[in-house]
Amino acid sequence: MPELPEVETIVRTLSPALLGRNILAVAVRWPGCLHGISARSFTQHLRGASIANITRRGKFLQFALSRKGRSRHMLLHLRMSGRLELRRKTEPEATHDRLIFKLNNGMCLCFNDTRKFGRVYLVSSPSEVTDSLGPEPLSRELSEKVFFNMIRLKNAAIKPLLLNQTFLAGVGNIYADESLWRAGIHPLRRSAGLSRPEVRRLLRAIRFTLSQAIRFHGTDAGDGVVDFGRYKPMVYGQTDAPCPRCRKAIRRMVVAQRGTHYCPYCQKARP
DNA sequence: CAAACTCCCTGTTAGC
DNA sequence: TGCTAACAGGGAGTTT
Repeated sequence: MPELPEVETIVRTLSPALLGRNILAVAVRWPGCLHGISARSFTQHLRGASIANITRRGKFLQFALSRKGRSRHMLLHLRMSGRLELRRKTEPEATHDRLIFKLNNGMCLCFNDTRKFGRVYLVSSPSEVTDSLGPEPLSRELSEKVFFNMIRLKNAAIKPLLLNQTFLAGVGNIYADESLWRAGIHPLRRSAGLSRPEVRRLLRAIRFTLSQAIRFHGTDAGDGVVDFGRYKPMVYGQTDAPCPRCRKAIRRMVVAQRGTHYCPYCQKARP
């Protein structure tokens, strides 16, 4: 499940291969992935466009496209099982290919998405899609002070708050658990009840975890659905394994309908 | 305002 | 062995 580090990895991997490339044609295999645009219109707008830039905002991939002097932006959200693959034009289509972009270098960019949760947007400005997102966790603008004020303004359980993309962009289930463990904060702690030092630790933990994961090219879920890098989670998916810090058994519980992993010793429910 | 549901999907897995 | 039901999960939308 691609979160910020995985999407960042995709951007960095694809950029050298795609920048400046021309899109010769687009095949829409499953129109349901297109948000607010018909397959016909989508195809027409993209044919002949060149890829000017590839960036990330939260968990969104942003393709800046240029065609006839006009710029448009294609945004992709991979959700659970979405992936982008570069294949030779001669290779056969894969089972769950939803979109296929034929490029002018003998390659195809394929949007493959087993569970059909992924969405693709075509807009004049990326902000039309990303406007509601919270700040980037790794950005300079998100100072400790700003983060503290954001957190104290809410009174919600801290883990669901971290997962809320309008609060903070890019953190998903894996890195929320990892960051809370690193900061020594229980997933159910109330945000308004966190002390200044705790919030400081939390922001540092989030940044450390995301940076580390980017360095390792993300986490491989191991389910064969989306394979990424070799970041090894400390607690996520480690139920019953010893906590790397104190050796007590990692526990799993459900918080906001999400599997949540934590150390009962390092992350106390009450401060 | 916060939290709990529901839905969208399909591959995997537990249970019979 | 072969079937079915439960489950996972990001996010939007709805209800409590």
